[in-house]
Amino acid sequence: MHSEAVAENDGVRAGKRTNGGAVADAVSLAIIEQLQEDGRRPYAAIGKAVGLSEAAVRQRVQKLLDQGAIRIAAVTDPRGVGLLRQATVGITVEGDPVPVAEALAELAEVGSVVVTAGPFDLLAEIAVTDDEHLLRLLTQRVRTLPGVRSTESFVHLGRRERAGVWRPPPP
Amino acid sequence: MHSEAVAENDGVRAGKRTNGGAVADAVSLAIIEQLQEDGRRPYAAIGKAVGLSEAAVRQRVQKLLDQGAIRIAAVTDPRGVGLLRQATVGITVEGDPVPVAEALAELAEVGSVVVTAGPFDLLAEIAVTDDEHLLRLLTQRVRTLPGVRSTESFVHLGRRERAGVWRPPPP
DNA sequence: ACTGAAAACCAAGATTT
DNA sequence: AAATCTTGGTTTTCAGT
Repeated sequence: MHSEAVAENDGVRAGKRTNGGAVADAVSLAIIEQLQEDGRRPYAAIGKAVGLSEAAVRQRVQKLLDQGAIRIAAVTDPRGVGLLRQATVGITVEGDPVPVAEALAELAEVGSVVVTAGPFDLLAEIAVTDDEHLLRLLTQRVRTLPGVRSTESFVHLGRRERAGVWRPPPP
Repeated sequence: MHSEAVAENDGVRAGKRTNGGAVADAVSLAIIEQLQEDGRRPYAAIGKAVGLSEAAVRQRVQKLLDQGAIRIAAVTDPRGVGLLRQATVGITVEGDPVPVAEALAELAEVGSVVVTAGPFDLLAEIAVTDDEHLLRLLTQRVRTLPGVRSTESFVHLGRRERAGVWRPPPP
């Protein structure tokens, strides 16, 4: 028996793809899009939107999670806890930058640290209450770390996040 | 049911203490922690972990979502779709940086753009397949935008994210 | 806290590549 | 043969009283 239930899916037409080892095909991409709007959206609702059964959606999501392609999680806004001022801090280091990065990541005000190739050895995203807090953080916590040579701050004035999901690169 | 008025932060100004309306107490913080590990964790499981009934957890989560304190969503790793190389690009602009930021945010390779005060006017997080792609992006897409004066790239060699949730600032 | 309704889960079976 | 979607039955979770 064949199903005739799936008729109207505004979103994705699955199409025949001769793609062998794609990481995420069009349907999975559509599923991720749904989960980006609401990470707790019921599988059945997602299935209806992308033209799949509930179980199929669940299987795909599980697979995406297992292979680490996506993560479903609560994201918190630091402003929600009074950390209103954000900044990126460029840091130069003497010697190995990795232990410094690890030490930075422990600080309560630090959201992420990247080791980079370029004029800065590290870029740290931080969130503080105000300028005084920023100053205190830099002088007493960051510059005192062994190996830190200099810091340069870029205070955030505004931000724009990307709209949708990451898409496979154009050939 | 009675809904409590939540202070809107339209125009948040520095110096304002958010002490009056507690944004998230210890229990909600614990709930968020749970949802950070797994955004789809059942309310009952969360309740068991934090010592609350399932319904209470549900109400709190709903409130946190309504307030915009948290967002539950799928986060995608650009590497999952073949964008293996990441970088932060510092950009200087002639004139208003905001329209440039908006144009950048439209590009498929751009994850986020921040307007900053400092030597760079903009900082863009980007993800590309390889160095050639990076070069093409910078020369053909970014530097051609009206107003862009210069770019400087910081290729990511490693990254450390913060472990837990954002916590209220220490005194 | 209780209850009907919805959603998630599981194990085969069917289908397509 | 392998992978993927569907189906039907069961358990768990959800949302409103």
